[in-house]
Amino acid sequence: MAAGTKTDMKERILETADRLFYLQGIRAIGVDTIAAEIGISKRTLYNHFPSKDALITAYLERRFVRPPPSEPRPSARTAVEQILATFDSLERRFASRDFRGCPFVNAVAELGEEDRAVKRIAKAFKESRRLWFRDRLTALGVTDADALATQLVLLVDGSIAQDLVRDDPAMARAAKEAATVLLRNAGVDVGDDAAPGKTPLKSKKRSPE
Amino acid sequence: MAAGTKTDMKERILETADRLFYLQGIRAIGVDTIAAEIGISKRTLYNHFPSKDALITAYLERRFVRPPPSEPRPSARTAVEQILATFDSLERRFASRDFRGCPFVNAVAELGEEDRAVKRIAKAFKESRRLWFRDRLTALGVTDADALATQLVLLVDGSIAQDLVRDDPAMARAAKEAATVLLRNAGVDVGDDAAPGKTPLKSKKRSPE
DNA sequence: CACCGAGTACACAGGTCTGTGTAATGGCTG
DNA sequence: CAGCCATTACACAGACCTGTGTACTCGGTG
Repeated sequence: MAAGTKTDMKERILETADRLFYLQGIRAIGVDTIAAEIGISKRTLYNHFPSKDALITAYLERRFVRPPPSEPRPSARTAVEQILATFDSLERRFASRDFRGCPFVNAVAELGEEDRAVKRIAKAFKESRRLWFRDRLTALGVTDADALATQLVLLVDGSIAQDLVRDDPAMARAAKEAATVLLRNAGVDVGDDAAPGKTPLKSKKRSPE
Repeated sequence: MAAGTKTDMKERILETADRLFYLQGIRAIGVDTIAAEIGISKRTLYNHFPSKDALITAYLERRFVRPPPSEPRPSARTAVEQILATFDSLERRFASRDFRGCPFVNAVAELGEEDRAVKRIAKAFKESRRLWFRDRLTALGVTDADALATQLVLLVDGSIAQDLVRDDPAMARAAKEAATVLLRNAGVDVGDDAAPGKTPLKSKKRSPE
């Protein structure tokens, strides 16, 4: 049996769909385009996914399982380091030309209520990220970890939305500084690395403009 | 001359395009749909706008000039009241069934780099909102008004993105509480109305789910 | 070898989209 | 009245979209 091949093909389709959907928009990419990009026939694609909707759902589910590259920084040890490292990771991703916002938020914005499944997955993802923060805040002994976790995800999503339209990785740094203030206010011992002066940065991805 | 009529027609088209584009997505709505909704012929629409792209641009420019309903609350007097009232206004808008995120962020997410004009307008809008905060912070004597203004818009956009996928107006409240902490940390005298306990709220727009 | 399953090539149905072309209508103003 | 102008009704081009049908190839396995 060519089971291995079959799995590879499905994964290849998902990989390509992921790249195209994410970078150019779900509605902007047709199944023909995806198939052509891989060099397979459209028929093959439809043998692996019953419809484009199914492909969209699989794309988002895959993004859910496989979180953004270099996100959970295994080097960061303590809970507070992990939390703050999130924003450094964001800044790195913002600086990439391939960053185009949160795929879940974008999908909901594009497809609206049209596809229930999309919103369900997006909701679940957002909640899982909130819980990630909450767990670490609880470990730090923060009293209202729930509320603070919500505030932190606001900063994350806010910086993502701002970078999406402004192309400015400094948004991640601003979010980190705000997060530091919120953490300190909750009694968390953040190092003195917070508000490290106004290192300009500003290296941008876009060419001239 | 039917100049008055012409203007009215253009405005009627824009009104309708605004509603449909915003609620259902720009790509999801065709020009036929817009014309049919108004009861005019497609030809008339194209007599007022040379292309759909021009209509999209005009839609966003109109949103820019005419900011969200009940946004600048003329009742709020002091600068700090105005700033905090922003989040109350957001909460009210979140509770409406007609709220579907930030039209500028959504447009950029939908259209990507495809349309330069869209991104330009979105950028300008985001910056204008940031400056709105900065002016008020400066009036309050905040030293680094620029940085704090950026952090506040992160909270605004974060709560908008979160509400878009979660349908939870409490996100605005969480943003307000975080903003209060940030303001206090910057030496601003916020009243004691901050963190007003955990009034549950939770009245939602969606029916069951 | 014979078979099967995955993939290919390709056409096509049926729908939608943007944008245009054309002839007719109807109201307002000179 | 005569003319103009916005608007209408409607067809259409040309592109793109999703999804299917069909006959074919080819490699591996019984």
